[in-house]
Amino acid sequence: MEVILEDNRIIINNLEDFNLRHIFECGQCFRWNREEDGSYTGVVENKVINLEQAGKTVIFNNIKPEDYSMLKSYFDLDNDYGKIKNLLNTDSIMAEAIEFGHGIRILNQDEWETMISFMISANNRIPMIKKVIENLSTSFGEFICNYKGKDYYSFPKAERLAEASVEEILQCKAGFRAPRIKEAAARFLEEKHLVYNIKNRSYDEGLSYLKTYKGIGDKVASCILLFSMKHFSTFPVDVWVRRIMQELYVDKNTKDASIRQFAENKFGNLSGYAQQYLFYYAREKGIGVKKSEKLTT
DNA sequence: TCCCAGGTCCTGA
DNA sequence: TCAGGACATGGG
Repeated sequence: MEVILEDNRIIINNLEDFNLRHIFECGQCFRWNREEDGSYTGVVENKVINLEQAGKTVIFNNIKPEDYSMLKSYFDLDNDYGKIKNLLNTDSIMAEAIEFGHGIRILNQDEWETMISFMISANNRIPMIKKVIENLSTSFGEFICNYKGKDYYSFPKAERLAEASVEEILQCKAGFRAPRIKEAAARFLEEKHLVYNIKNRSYDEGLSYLKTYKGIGDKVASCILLFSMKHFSTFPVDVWVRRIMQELYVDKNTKDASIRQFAENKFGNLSGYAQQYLFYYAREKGIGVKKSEKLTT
């Protein structure tokens, strides 16, 4: 891997196990969008970044050299995904899922943003989740810049969501999650030191703390732990993961909690990675969906 | 019109 | 403990 720091962009050559589409469309993040030229533009903290890829060369546009360490952390560049994939590749199902989503990386996202984003994900579709987050950012975030003709806003601070009215949050199409978002924001303001310390505590402690928030259950808590707190031994079970697990690994009527336990035993401290390959594979392939429903995504 | 979505909460047994 | 229904919203 060779890194070239330029004035307003960073180029990385020979970057292994990195694929823009797989990273940004595997369901872990909601603020990245594909441009017409195939590049992706997204918001990280208060920066608008654009990525383009040609083979093993990735160009990070609109970014200063001093932000390289942030990129390295966010995109998990120090992690050896080749090694992870080898360790996970123990049966034909995983082999296929890994092959399919080969360039996935688990992003290291902000805890607060991830909490709210996955609260919004409850009983919702990915395009709608993205829309609600976009609405919240436009309404309550701060203007960052105009990039390629589009205005970008930062993810709203907890202060702004705590002081917003439920009606205002409802206008962002958050639906029944609106009061939960406001409540979580108020509580986060008091306890952010606890939240930002979860990555240093045990998985079980993190899980039970997060579940004390209204609107965060087992699945959402697992996603927060995995996508923003570096807890990789968790295996979030949603409709898609349930389908593929019931189709390929466990009995049809196995409950989510048991599926999760089975998987965490099987995949150990790589459960989170395994889950992400399986989720992406199941969702893109429509695994377990009845033929009559297959057109709906 | 009905069903579903990266679920969670509440209720009643 | 556990099943069953409610919950906003929008797309198919």
